[in-house]
Amino acid sequence: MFKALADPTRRTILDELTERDGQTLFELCSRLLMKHGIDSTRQAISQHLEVLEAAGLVRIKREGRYKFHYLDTAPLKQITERWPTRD
Amino acid sequence: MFKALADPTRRTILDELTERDGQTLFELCSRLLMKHGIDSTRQAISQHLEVLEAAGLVRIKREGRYKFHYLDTAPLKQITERWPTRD
DNA sequence: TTGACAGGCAGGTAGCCACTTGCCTATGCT
DNA sequence: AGCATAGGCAAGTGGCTACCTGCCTGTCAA
Repeated sequence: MFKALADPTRRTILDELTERDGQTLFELCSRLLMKHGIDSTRQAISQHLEVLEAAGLVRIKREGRYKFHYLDTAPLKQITERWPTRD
Repeated sequence: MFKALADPTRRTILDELTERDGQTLFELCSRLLMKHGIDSTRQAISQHLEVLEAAGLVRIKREGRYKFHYLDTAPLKQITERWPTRD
């Protein structure tokens, strides 16, 4: 999961899903290009989404030929739990 | 900062500093070897500490020929703030 | 002052990872 | 059926990075 967060493009994908949840691959591609100037191939974004899914940060819902991507922020709690704030 | 967290050895260093704050380089090296089986060179650990310091996760305090390393968890808040939990 | 100890600097290497290219599968529309 | 769209698979490449080796600097004690 930490490795998933290490890439700027993947973090931007999470931003995009925060703003608009349940996007498809093509939708994400065009929005990443329009709003963030990320000019990557569809395959590149697809691979990023695989990593994010493997990290548990993105959940998938298939519907016909569409594949919707949903953000899951639950794994992020591990971080602040692992290194808690001292008082 | 995200890249700093991407490496398992660096995360273990943060764990070690959580348990015992203000360790020196040599102290960290031996404890990483003893308790976590991390058999890296002093230089490797030193470079990791540089990365962690650049990420703001570790703060340095020099004293004579010693250099003490202190954990700073403040930057971690950015993560949960950036992708907040939906209700 | 000389040796031991704590740490720094710099060049080199090997493995990983983000990205691309090229081709294939599957679903839906007309 | 036939074509366009949404997505998948796999091999190859370039750059980054974690790691090492070798040598140097600075601090303290005997």
